[in-house]
Amino acid sequence: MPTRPPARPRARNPILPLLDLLGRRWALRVLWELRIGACGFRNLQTACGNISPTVLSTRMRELRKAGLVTDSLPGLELTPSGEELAQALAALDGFARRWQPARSRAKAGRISRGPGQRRG
Amino acid sequence: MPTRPPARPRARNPILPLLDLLGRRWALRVLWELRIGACGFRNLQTACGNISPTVLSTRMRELRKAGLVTDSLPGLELTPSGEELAQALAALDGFARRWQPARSRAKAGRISRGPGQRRG
DNA sequence: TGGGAGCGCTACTCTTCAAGTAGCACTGTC
DNA sequence: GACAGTGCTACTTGAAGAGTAGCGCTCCCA
Repeated sequence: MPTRPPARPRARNPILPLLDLLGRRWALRVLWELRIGACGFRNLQTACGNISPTVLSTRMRELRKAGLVTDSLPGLELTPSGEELAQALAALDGFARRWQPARSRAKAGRISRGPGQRRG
Repeated sequence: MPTRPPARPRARNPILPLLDLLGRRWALRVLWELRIGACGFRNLQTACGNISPTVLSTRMRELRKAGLVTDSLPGLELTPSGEELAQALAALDGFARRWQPARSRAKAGRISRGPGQRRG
């Protein structure tokens, strides 16, 4: 008998496609910046630390298609659904404030059991 | 005068490094899978849909360094900090369940103002 | 004591994605 | 018409991820 059951079935939660979408580069950041309010393309670019327009354009297309962002007169804007997501992201912000100090004493907790430690 | 103020200062929130970390491929998914409980490397690989061991190894190294994941006897496990983050992720799950149905009627809301619509 | 199965993880190649830069089509102002 | 500003795309270069093979280790059973 191995250390654990051989597989974990579950999954197919509705969160999976969301995690896939948000797991793309800058997706989270863009939503976070848009949380404050509508913003033009170039302003958004600047707000995200001069992100490349290529990837910003791609992300926006995906987020638009997902119904999280829309075009408005002032520029790019969160949809109601997007704002709801931004609310959930606020929980991340709360965590980040407590987590930040802990990063200093972050440990890479290697335990004695580790079998395959090659010195690559 | 342009449509909006030329730049948005703010930022340098503690959430930015977190968004950067979680914005990497599979990072969110791995945390989500680990939320249920400790899991071996290969099991975790399977749970994430046969993710490549290369990237899983890289993500785990980053998450360990960030103090979110640690090695335990049963395998890979969330630290208390990691569990706290997983709690915040649960908010995402709640959103996803309401968002899923809305994806069908997602609109790419093009408005008339858009200047640079090239037909590339 | 040795063979097989299972583990975590790395090395390698190939593909895909993102960064970086230049520039177009369009609008508004003068 | 010249100019400045905007959203966005095309292109090239570099980095990240996917896919596969296999190492070093441990456990199990004979």
